[in-house]
Amino acid sequence: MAEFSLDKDQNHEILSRREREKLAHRQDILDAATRVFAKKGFFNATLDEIAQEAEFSKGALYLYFNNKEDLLYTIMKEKTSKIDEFVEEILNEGIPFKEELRLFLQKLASFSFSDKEFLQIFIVQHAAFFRSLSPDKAREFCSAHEEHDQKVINRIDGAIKQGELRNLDSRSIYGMIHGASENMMFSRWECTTEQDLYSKIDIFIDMLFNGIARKKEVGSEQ
Amino acid sequence: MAEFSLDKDQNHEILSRREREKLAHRQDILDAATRVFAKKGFFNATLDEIAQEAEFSKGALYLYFNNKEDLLYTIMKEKTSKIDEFVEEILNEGIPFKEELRLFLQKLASFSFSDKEFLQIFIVQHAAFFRSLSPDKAREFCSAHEEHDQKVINRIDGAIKQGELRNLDSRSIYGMIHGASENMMFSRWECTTEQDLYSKIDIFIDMLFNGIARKKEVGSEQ
Amino acid sequence: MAEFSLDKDQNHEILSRREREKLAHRQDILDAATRVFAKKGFFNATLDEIAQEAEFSKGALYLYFNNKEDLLYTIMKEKTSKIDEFVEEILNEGIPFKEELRLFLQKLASFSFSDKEFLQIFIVQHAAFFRSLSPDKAREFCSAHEEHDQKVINRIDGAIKQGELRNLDSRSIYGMIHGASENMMFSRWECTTEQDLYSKIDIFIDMLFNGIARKKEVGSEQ
Amino acid sequence: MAEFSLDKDQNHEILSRREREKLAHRQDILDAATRVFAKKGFFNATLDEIAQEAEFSKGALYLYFNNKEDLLYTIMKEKTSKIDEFVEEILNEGIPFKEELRLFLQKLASFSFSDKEFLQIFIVQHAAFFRSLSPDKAREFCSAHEEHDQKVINRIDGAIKQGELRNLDSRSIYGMIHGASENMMFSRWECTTEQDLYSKIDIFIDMLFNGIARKKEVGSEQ
DNA sequence: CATGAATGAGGTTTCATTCAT
DNA sequence: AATGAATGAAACCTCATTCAT
Repeated sequence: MAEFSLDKDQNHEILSRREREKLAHRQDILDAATRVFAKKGFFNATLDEIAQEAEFSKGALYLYFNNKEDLLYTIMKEKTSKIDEFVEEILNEGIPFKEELRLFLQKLASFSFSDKEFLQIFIVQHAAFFRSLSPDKAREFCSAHEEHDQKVINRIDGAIKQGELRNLDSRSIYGMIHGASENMMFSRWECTTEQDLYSKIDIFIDMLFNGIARKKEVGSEQ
Repeated sequence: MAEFSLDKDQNHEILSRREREKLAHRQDILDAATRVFAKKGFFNATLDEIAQEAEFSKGALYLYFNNKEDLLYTIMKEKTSKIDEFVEEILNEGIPFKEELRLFLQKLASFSFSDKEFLQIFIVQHAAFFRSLSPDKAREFCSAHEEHDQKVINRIDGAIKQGELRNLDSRSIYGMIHGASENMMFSRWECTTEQDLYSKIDIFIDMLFNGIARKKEVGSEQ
Repeated sequence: MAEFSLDKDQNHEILSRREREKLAHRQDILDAATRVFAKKGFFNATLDEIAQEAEFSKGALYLYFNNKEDLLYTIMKEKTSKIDEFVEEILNEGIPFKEELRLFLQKLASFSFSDKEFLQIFIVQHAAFFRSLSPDKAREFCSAHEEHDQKVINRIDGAIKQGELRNLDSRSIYGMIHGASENMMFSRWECTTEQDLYSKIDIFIDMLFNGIARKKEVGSEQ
Repeated sequence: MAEFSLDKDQNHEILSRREREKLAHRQDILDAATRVFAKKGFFNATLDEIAQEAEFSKGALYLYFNNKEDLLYTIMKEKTSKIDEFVEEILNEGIPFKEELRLFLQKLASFSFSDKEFLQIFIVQHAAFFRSLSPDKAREFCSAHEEHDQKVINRIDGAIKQGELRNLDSRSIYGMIHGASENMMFSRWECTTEQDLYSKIDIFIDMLFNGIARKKEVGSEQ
């Protein structure tokens, strides 16, 4: 995030006005496409509507992007790298896994309120996205993602070794966290405010770490 | 299930050959559509391909279904009711919630191997499905589903009252189970055999009930 | 009309039950087609609907008629010959032209109330009819009609010679009568009962014969 | 008429070349559609043929019109308003009704020679037109037409009060004129030149005003 | 850089007609 | 004689993409 702002400032110094404008237009189109894809879905969205939303002509879209598919591809990459970015940040903080997860989910929650289309695009349009991708690009995209997944799985293995987590299959743990948190984030578990969602995150982490079963005599932490 | 078989047998006795054939053809088309939707997705699938896959003419599809959307709708309803059916069965068995869940997941796992397109259609095509639905049908479909969700949530509440589960928000528990198990089933957590998946289910339930955190001194159940 | 009834009776004596039934079925289909064509128009009418209206299967239509076009052709011929029939009758009565015309219009009026689809089919579907006809059949149909028109024009010439009508171009007189009476019959000049229409016919004939201009003292023609 | 020419000139000054071209293309398509509809009828006409006749692609038709129906609707409105326009003009001239009618019919005759498809479309395609119209648009169209009809009927009433016409039901007079003149114009009463048709119009008006009956000495019968 | 008119391939849908039963 | 499931040609319409301006 910080770096991104830096980039923007740097733009101002390094790039000409022309180039800065071009970048801004590109982003305008991307934002418009994001809104339309989120609202209508990739296949139902038309370039006409995106162009209108972006307040550009249809032809202009092709000055910045190769085709409709490229628009979604770029958006997905942008959203994905946003996540990768702050996962990277969090992993560098050297705090317990549980707190890392909490931070991550809080960040995601924050995004889901600030960038309303974020999860809608990121989760729901995945299927359309992969279907519209050429095999090459799909492989490229997946491998980047898998690399990132692997980092998280390694972190889980680390937490197991450090005695923070039980000695379970780390991929299964990852799958559980991934699926459950996706569900929580996407449906927001009926939260309307960011604050509400934060407390749900605490409940989620409690359930995840301590289980949902009633303990008979000896209490659990928290 | 039992009744369904009965139906089929009764078909043979009650219905004329013409009528039986018509039913069979209808099912052939439905199966073909399921395969094509699973492979290409709803929007990329063409009626040409479905017709070819079903070994019927394109026009024949319209003897059995109103339109493309109707095909997906019918498939989704069929898949949904399959799930509802065995949830109903399981809820009637009067066993602990944990065992109910295990049974449910095993059944789902079994389906995901016998009916290869089941989850692909059920999970991935949801978005396309709802986008392609008229508002009326969408509401109808959702309300049926919500009713079913509510039953499960009530069951969770029951398990809490009986001291089987911790006193947590039942909707959150439901969301967690839902998201995590969807992830497990869909990616199959890298299992290639049904047996493998069964042991993953056990791990899943262990994680879910006992948590993923390392307990310091006092052991956990199971 | 009378002859037609005779035909029917003769059918009973000459034809076998099979043959009589076949004729009846044929007429049922024709009547159904007439109703549907009148309601929807030739192009919007579907054989499905006609079959349903006739309470036969779609395939059965092809046992009695070659194709959709043939249905309309047969209907048109039937309606046309009905008119030709009573024109013939009237021409044989040896009464003044004005009374012949009155009789003819009364007969038409009577038909338009008893056979509700008569004029709808006869007038409105003309265009569709001729468009759907092969050139050969169109010529055949027209020539039959022209022959009949000629008879009427000859009658007008006769009335001129006998001093009943002014010495005007008989084809123009025919056109005037034809157009005006078609308009009267079809829109019925806002009549709802047959009796109403009869008095409009008297007005029509008055206008036609005496003109619409106010006569000052002695009539001038322009 | 005069205004229309003015409009065209103004177009040249006010509108950009792009806009002028677009209007011209729109008219080209409209003209092509008119020719095809006149030749084949609405239902038998295909967009393929219209596009070919207009020397545009099929898709281009949809840049200017919503659908096939819209094409016919626009054409009908254009033709109708042409008639309404000069009826309005004539009504403002303050001349006897008989001369108004003559002027009107002459104008119509002139159109039927200059705009060859005018009457073909206007009269013959009426049925198809109304069948292809949504109820809303049909009502809208009819009410506009009825308003115009009413004006003419009021004019007839005026002519009766001024003693120009006999005291007859004005609607019946209107129906008579309407039907008879439609017949004359459409079949042209076998005229091949405009001049011929003009003399037929004189005959028509003579017949209409003075009747077709031979006057013996004074007064009419009935 | 920006436009938007034009394209045309390809989609869904309809329906007259056929034919095995 | 009667059925109605099946066909397939052809219709209308959409929209991603191109290109002259």
